[in-house]
Amino acid sequence: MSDKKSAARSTILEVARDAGVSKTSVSRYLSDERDRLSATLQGRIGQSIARLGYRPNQMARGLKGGRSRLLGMVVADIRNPFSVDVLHGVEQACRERGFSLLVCNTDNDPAQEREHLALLAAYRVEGLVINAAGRPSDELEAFAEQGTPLVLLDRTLGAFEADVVGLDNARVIDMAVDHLLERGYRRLLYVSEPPEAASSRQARLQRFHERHAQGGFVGEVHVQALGSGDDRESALCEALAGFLGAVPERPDALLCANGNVTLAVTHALRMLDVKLGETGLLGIDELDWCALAGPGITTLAQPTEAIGRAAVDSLLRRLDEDPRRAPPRRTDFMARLIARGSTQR
Amino acid sequence: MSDKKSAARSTILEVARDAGVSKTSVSRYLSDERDRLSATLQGRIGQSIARLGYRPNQMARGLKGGRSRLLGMVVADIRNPFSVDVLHGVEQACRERGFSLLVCNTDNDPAQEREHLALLAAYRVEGLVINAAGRPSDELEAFAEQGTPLVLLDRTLGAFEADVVGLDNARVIDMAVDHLLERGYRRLLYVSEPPEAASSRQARLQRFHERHAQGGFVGEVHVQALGSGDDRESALCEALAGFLGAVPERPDALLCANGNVTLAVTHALRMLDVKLGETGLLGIDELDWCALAGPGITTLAQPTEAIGRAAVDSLLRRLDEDPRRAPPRRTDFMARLIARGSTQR
DNA sequence: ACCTACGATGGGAACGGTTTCATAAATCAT
DNA sequence: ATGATTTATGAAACCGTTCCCATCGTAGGT
Repeated sequence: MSDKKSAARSTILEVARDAGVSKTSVSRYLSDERDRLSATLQGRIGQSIARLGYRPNQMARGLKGGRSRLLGMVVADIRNPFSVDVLHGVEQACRERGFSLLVCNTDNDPAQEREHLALLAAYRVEGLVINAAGRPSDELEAFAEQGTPLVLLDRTLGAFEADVVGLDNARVIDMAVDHLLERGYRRLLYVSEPPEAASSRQARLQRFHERHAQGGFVGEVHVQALGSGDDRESALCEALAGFLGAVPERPDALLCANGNVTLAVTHALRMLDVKLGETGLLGIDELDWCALAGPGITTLAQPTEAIGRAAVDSLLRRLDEDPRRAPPRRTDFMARLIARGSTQR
Repeated sequence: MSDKKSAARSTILEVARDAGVSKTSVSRYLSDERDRLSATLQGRIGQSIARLGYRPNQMARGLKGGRSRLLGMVVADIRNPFSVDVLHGVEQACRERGFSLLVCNTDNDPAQEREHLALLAAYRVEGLVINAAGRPSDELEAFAEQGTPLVLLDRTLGAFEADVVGLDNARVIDMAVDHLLERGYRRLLYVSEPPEAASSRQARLQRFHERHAQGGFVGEVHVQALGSGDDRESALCEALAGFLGAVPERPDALLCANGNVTLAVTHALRMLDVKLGETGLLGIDELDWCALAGPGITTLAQPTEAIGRAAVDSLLRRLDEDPRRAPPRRTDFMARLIARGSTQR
């Protein structure tokens, strides 16, 4: 069992010759029509395949029927743990359903996004999971027009019609606000990155405004771009200090719109020497260090893996749907509250 | 510019017809022989391509010349920030060099690893970056025999011959030990996950033993599987408590073999109510929360992106090397010490 | 003027599979 | 036994490219 030289990969034709059958039969053996072959042939073919170490060439396969068995995923920021967790779910679901995943990271750069979409088009992916910044590009519209199923992750995209999987942002904000009020905090500062690019940020921010309008607490909002940079860091510090210093007698709390914000805010609070708990802190997105910082940071954990799986489900469902023009679906998940010391006065 | 129906993707033949040229010319236009065409043709073809929204089918391309323009990456644990950072480097390098990346996560499961390797073989990846658990599978050997360039990330694989990119583990341990001694700690506990699967763990552990044998400090080692589970957590707590309680008058320090360990140990120390700094703590791998826990955790940061890029470089270099039997290369990087409060007495 | 050489272009065979259709053999009904 | 139907298998067309080779026109050399 190894007269194979260190040569190139063998082809279906070589297997056919080796087994003394036609390549059609080998092809049948590999597809789901295997049982239509006689036992004799099945045996011979199986042996030849094993002996030659044959692996069907997926490229060639994809060519004939357009079935590339490939799904694409575009991620805005792969170093964001939330994205990675979702990716993990997507990947698992793909594997279970017999698909492979082409992952592209855009680093929040529209140019890279276009480039990657072109690439995914070139590989004829059968579906696309998108978590990207910016407006819908024409690359994306080409996909849609051409009938490739798309699903948007965590963010809608302008008026772009597609399935969306994400969080029920309004309810999540409600949970956060309710928890903080319950714990006795009366002045809330909502801290978010600029919402223009991501619809979920918009939705959360909007809901916070709504709740604020309903009364029950004093609310403020601080919107700021994060990322590395001392100026940004100190800008955040100043903003927080301003808020916390303003009305000293009331119990204050901070509400962080996502994991990135939680990290930056925690950093800033540390520099300001603020005692967590006394000043409340609640973050959306659970991170593995949240239990470690000070008395622990209260978070709202997203069901990341479930979100990823749901995205793939949605994609594949649409793949064998006859009516391509089925209306867009929304799949919304709830978050889970993990109460820790940072909201314990 | 949009009489394209929501129809299937157009082909090179349609472009050729539309432009009134042969498909050969269109193909030339798309490859690097574009300048061999007359200006007239170039214009016509360019227009047709734009009008039809044509994208070359990478599957078909890959078929003809065996150039799939695809690289594969097998990651042992995609939720490990270290892996993600390296992945990020790999991805960037790929993009710059005109390759795409097929990412596979094995969750440290040899079965998944085999499965994913089979898949990567099916897509005829031109090179493979591997950071996986376990012994070399025959899937992997098939790749090697068949001449596909391989590069091992952070871990060698038995006697398996391939290029390796990783850390200079001995020097890193030296840096860690030296730093701790310099800061006045005299009893060191080295905490690691079981090293059998990963050679870098072995190398680090071994170097710690060597340093210990050279004297200068009292050393102990605690090896334990981590991951979720209350029993594991409490096992770690007990081990740490045992070490710290043993010789109360000497200044103790803990040395964590990687980021996972650092996380678990920090958790445990928190439950034990240990004051960081008084008890030293140094972790290999920089994580974004390390500045936040207590007085900050001192770490040795790996140049993750550089490691990723180096892996791709190594791969592509071997791709156009004539002598396939060039000897395996090792590329070792150094870590950077980030001193924080956890090693300040 | 004629042969050569070269530049621009097109025709058609690969590439490695799947799929349709034809054929030979075997089974069945009558 | 005979025609009809089914079953097992193979031949050939096709998928969308690339690439080798042929063709044609024209400029260059003598």
